[in-house]
Amino acid sequence: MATREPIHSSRRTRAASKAHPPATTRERLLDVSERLFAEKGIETTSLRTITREAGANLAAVNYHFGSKTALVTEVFARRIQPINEDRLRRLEEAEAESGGTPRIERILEALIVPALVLVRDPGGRHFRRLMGRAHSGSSQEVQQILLSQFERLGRRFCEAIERALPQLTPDEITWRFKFSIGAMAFVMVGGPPLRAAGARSRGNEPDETVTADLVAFLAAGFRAPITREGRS
Amino acid sequence: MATREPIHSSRRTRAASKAHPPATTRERLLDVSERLFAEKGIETTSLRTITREAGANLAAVNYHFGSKTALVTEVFARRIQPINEDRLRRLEEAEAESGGTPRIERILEALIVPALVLVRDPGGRHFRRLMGRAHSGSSQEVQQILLSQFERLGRRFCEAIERALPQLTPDEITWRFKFSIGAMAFVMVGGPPLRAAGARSRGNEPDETVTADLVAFLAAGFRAPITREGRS
DNA sequence: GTCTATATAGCGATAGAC
DNA sequence: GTCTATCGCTATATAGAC
Repeated sequence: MATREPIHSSRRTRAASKAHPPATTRERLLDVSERLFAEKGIETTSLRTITREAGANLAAVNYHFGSKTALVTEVFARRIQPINEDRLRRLEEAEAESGGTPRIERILEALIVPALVLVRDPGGRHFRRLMGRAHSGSSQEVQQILLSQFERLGRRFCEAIERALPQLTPDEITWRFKFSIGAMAFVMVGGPPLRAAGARSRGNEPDETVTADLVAFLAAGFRAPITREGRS
Repeated sequence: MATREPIHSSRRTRAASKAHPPATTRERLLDVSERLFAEKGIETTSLRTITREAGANLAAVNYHFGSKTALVTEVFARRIQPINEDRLRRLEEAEAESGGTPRIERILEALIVPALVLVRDPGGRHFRRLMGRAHSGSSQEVQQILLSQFERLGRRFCEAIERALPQLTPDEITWRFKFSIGAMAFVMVGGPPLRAAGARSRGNEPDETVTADLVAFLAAGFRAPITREGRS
């Protein structure tokens, strides 16, 4: 077992992608990284494991990305950008249809649907889990990556909510938006069952009905009257 | 600086605890671990850093706990148990006062207050962040620790909510409970500002008003009518 | 119980041949 | 663009003196 294997099985855990089993080394590294990061965490996944699973050489990561950090950044950027563009597009669409101030439900849909839609995407399922854990956990470095992608978006959505719910102060909206991000992230990450689903109806994996329920839940929360006592 | 310091400052970031600045090595290791895990993450915090900050020897962790994993387990167990007992006590209290079916607000307070009350506790602030990140992210190992402590509690709370909101199915309650855990966890972890708090009113650290707002938000969400289309 | 010293292993990164 | 080989470092864990 210590004698070193010849070239090492180059195709292994693939055959998941549709019509391009091999793809380029760069893409395989991104795909494998995404999956392993979601399954085991970023810090605990080594470049050795990544390159082995991708059927690539250990030096490939440093050749294609320069460093592990750069690889991590690219794993996130590759997915976040289209999602956030989709979010903005849906928000603008909702605003256009409603003359500038859509209902809170439409705003929340614009935020949530592009993320949870990854449930159906076989390649996106891993990233959905990864996003979920990146939102709350992870190192400061990763959160910085995520934050830089999310800051504009968060401001944009909060401003839209301010117009939709003028009775709330910007401060209250910021917190309620935070509650919403947390709820969404927790659904995304999936994770273990909080209780053993007696009715055996829906599993732990979110689907469209969950998306609709989450939107209804958060919209009602946003509309809750403020019960503040000792604040100016 | 490379010459090794004699015994290393044994009192440093303490003076936070009331009357026992040094405490035992075991307790200092737990305190320091808790803080560092919350600040940097578990995997990225080495035993070397922990023992150095605690003014203890590198071998101390393995002597007192046996392994890093056992240390991590103890860091969580030490805090979770009292919190979950507090949660159950408050839930039972609410049920007793209301004749068995308290309002959803009271149930949510029983769940949330014991966790967010740690805001005031100087030793608990670190753990609050740690709990927040453990809920969503972290390794399977840590989540397993958390889950075993949380499973009974989750079932117990969901059953209480079923009685409070009989119009909801158990399945819907499970998901809405999940939304609530996510929102709470995201508040606990604190994290970076989602937008730059223009009004400069409340910071990013949660306080009592946030707890009240979170309860009101979630309660309204739970009371939202079901808008399910294609389900039996 | 606390220390030094070290065993053993894995890490990210790189040089340089092909 | 891919490979081998290796550097330099850090990690957890432990043996054994005090």
